[in-house]
Amino acid sequence: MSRQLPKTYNPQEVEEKWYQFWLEKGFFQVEVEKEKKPYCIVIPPPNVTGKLHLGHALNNTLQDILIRYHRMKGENTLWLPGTDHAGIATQARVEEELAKEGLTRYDLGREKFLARVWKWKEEYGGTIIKQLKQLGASCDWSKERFTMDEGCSRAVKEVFLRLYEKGLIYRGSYLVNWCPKCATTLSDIEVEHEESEGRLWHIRYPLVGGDGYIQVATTRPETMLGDTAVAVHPEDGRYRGLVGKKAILPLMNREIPIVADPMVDREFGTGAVKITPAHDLNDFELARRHNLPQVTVIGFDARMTAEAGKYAGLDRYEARKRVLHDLAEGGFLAGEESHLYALGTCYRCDMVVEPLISKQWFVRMKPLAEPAIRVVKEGKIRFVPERFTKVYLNWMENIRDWCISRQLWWGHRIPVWYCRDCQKEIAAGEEPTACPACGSGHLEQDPDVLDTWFSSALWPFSTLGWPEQTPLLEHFYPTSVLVTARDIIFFWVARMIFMGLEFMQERPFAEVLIHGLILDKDGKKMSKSRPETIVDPQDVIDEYGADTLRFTLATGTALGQDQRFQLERVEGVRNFANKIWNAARFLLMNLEDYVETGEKPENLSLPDRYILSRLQAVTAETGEMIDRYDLGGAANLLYDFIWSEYCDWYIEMAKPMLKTGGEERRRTQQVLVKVFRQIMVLLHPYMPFITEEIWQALPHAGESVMLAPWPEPEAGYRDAGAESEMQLLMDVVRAIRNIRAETRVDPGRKVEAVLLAGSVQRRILEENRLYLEVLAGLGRLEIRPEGTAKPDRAVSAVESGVEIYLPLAGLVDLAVERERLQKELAELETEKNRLAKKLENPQFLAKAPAAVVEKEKKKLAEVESKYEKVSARLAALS
RNA sequence: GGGCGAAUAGCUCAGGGGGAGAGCACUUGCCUUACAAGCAAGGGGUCGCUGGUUCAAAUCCAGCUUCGCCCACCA
Repeated sequence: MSRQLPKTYNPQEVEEKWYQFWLEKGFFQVEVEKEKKPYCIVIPPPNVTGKLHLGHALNNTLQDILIRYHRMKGENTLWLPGTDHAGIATQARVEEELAKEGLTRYDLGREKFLARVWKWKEEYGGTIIKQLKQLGASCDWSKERFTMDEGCSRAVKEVFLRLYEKGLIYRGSYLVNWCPKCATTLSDIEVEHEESEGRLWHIRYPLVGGDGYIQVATTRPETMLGDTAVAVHPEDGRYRGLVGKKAILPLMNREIPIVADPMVDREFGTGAVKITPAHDLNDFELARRHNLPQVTVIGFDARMTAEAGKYAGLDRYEARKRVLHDLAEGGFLAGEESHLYALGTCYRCDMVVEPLISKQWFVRMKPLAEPAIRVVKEGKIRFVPERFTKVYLNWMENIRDWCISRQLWWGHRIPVWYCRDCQKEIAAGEEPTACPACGSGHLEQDPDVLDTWFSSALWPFSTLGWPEQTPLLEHFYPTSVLVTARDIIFFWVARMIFMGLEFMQERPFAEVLIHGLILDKDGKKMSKSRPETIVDPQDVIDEYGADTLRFTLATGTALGQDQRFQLERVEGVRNFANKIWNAARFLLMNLEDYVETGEKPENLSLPDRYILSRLQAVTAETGEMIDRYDLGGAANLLYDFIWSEYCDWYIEMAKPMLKTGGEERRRTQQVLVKVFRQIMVLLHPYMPFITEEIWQALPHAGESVMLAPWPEPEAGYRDAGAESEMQLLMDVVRAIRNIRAETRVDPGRKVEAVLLAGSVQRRILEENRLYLEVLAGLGRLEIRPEGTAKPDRAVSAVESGVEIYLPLAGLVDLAVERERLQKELAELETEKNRLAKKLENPQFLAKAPAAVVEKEKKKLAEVESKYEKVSARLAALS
């Protein structure tokens, strides 16, 4: 940064330069230092296919703020980065590419297809990492990991085998969520439910051996083809005689039993339910209790199977139309009504999910969930904000087994082989050469891969070296805090907790920081279906700089709360960056003769003592706020301090001092630099680039602001007296400026002021008259004792006990002045009465804390004094 | 069906038992040698509604209204 700075800050010229500098110096890289306190965050690994969106930008900004802060505090700080292989997303991306060449993955075969995906990953997988770097993320890139790298893959195998041996992973035929489009199973949380208006059809099932029928209701009439029973509640008097009898399934002419089960809700519909074990979870479970057969009528392609008789081959929705038509024709349709119900759709492709019976791998959740519940209940893992604890517990306590097999090729292959001769199932880390049971060499590996979240669940320890007992793992596990959006609690946070407890016998992190989502300017989710709502953070970085984006996101909202992204706010922050830039320019323009003394500046002026005192308070508060994760609060505090206090008041008061030259100039330079340099340090976690640029340009010691020690408040500079004396000055200046503005005094014109005040205030005003003159634009300033003569033809005000008179020749309209004072007097009276009434209340005096009563008394005294003065002035004018 | 969040200035949002805040927008005046992406001075709010607790409620409690989100195996 040269001494000839442009008037506006240009982030493009600055940001890349400093990021390269940090990288080259290796400042992000960390070695284990046992004697130091470890601080570690593992990044929520973005998908390799990913491009930075605003959610990532927020998530990583928050992490980087915490990381930079703790690093500056001298902790052994590691931010461990990496990416996720993202099974379905990545595979789909490459399949799209193939489709353009007229090929499918089956044309290539598994091996060639996977080679192609790896190639794609090498070529395009680094986009998001590049973008994180642009954002300023201070990750230790030398430790970057990938969920399918060698180490992570080894961890996955190890975990699978251990859980398998413990009986916590099993294979079985159950009803699973099947996405016909992605052609794979999905776990329960990968199915999204959207409530929508549907229809409920009533169907009559004729009774066997008699007349009459039993009437059932369904939202999915096509599944009736696979019905194997009708169920009623055991205590439902209406059907008591029918339990044990049979009904005839219309269209299929199959006899099905009428069974009794408490699952049935007597209040709903007719109280009789058709049971389709192969296509409905409730029915599946009921059927198991009653040993009912399963008839699969819908296949993996979402078309009707051979079991569906004449409907075989039809798409499920086409079949619904035909079935309804045929039911109506046969006189079985008893009616229909509209009905609200939740349709399950695939979280990736929005296809309506089909529940199907299929042989899949599952993780037995109950034994794993139990300690994961305990660790949170005992407070060993703390959610911030606290309310997310309940969300987590509620899910964990009602958890079902986790379907982990996916019918994809891209992912961690299930480490299980089957013997073709004796069907033995062999779980092993390496491909076995022969079947341990029959010795056959005809072995075949399970074709499926694991749910991507299976490997992410191991992330906090697999990335640190597990299953090896590495020094990294030993030092940094458990990690300090996990930062993530609230929509990922179930997918990831919960699973890391139980895996961490199971394999490390220790929680994976002490705290979970949950942040909200980024919404568009209208408060709606940014959605791919409405591209006009999407803001690309890359565009924001390119136009406004990463610092601006970071600060905007960090100050956007309170924790855990969603925030709207508005360009007006970005511009406001850009202006803030520019403000800082110009403050730096001002300093540098006035430092040609600066000498860093390294000593505490002496003979401080009131503004010096004030700003140094405030700096201590702000320093302490910033740290406290970051410690309690009020990152937005700390940022706003710095914003206000820098803009309102340092720039608007201190710099303005420093100007006359700089002009005096000599000792006062040198002292002012010391304070200007000391405070501003510290501000750059405090702001660095939020705006790493501009603070580095400016810090480097200022007189400084050390290689980089990111290595500067986080400042401790210096008690010696705390000065409550200076703060209140300064307050008086500021109040008086503002009062004079107010009169000038209201009476339309030419801003360039120097005016005369007469101040009347008590001895204490008179001393303060007298000592600082230079500031009053400069800041209020006074040509002449008289400071007199209270009660002495005052100008008659003057506009007046009372502020902090000081009477202010501006004898503005030619501008004073006494009638206007009287009116103004009367209005003020009325307001004062209201306030006086309110306070007096409060202080007359014996209950208040008896029960309110003494400090509060004192405060109110003092307030009343002030209001009364002001009232008297305004009143007297008014009398003098009449 | 259950749970959670929000409701404060025209807009977007902080705050949170004892003086209603910020940014933007608005009004007025200023290109004052750091910054017009700026400076100075203003206007603007029964803090969603109804009760309760308290000496004191925008803040705590209960209920209600509106909006949003999440969870759920009533077909």
